[in-house]
Amino acid sequence: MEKIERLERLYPELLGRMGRLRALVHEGIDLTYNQYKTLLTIADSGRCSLGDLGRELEVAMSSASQMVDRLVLQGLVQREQDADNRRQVIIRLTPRGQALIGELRRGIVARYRKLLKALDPAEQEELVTAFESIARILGKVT
Amino acid sequence: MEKIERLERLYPELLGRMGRLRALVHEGIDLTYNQYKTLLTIADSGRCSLGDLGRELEVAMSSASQMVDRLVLQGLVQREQDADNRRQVIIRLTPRGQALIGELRRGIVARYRKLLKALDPAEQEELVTAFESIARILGKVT
DNA sequence: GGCTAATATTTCGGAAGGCTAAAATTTTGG
DNA sequence: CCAAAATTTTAGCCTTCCGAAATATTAGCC
Repeated sequence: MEKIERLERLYPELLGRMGRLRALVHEGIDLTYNQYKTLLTIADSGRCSLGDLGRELEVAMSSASQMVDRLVLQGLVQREQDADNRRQVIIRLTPRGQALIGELRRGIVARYRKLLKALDPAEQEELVTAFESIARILGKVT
Repeated sequence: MEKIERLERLYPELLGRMGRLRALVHEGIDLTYNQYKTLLTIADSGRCSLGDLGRELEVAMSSASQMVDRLVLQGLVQREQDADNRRQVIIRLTPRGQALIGELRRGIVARYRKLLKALDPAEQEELVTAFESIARILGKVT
């Protein structure tokens, strides 16, 4: 079968498998994946506006605003007014949010490690290399 | 950086890129991706029960039932009573559903082809090979 | 045969997350 | 100074998920 047809067949299955791995690795975590990803994004930027966050997460600003609501409710994120431009809101992690994200990441790394131990080293290498290929090549397409 | 830490960094980005490619390829399609995937699953099995569908899609049966509701509403899927076991429901595509899924798949292949034309042939090959590696290796983990 | 388990589905209530459109506020440009 | 632009928030709606309760059918056992 031709390359592209193989891809079309493969893609839904692949998304499923990757989603399952993600779920395994996030198991026991008391945040949805979207909330985790939002927290990560805020952590990476240090401080950001809602507009930044929406762009980064690729959702409408109104969606980002609601997501921040949910995280504020959990005490992980805080809103502040920007003194220079009072239209803007500055979003940053609370100390508790910072502590949590560090802890979660360590746990996630540990769970990846445990899961991949089932594979022999050559396969582990192949897997990570394949991930890196895809990230690099898809970067050119999208 | 160690392999696993690279993976932990990479994974959210990768999911994002793959989701974006999926969105590009499904652009203009008048079904959500979940609805498309459900239709595909039903098409592949020919006929199935709700239990089968839930297992295949990895969602609760109640979710599968609601999804079927939405597809029935669009005239793409039909429910029948199984004469042998009247507790069961047989789900299958309507002729319209069959026609649609064929049409959509052709369109999707065409869109993959168009998008990947931006890459040189070696990269295309690398991409598809990487997808296949991941599907194969993750099959052992999950 | 008749009562009880187990099986298969549907329905209900509730939460997350997404969207658009409209409202509110502040800044900026003419 | 006033209109337009920028930034968020709010409100209303949709899809999707789940678990628990309700319903219907079948299977097993005495």
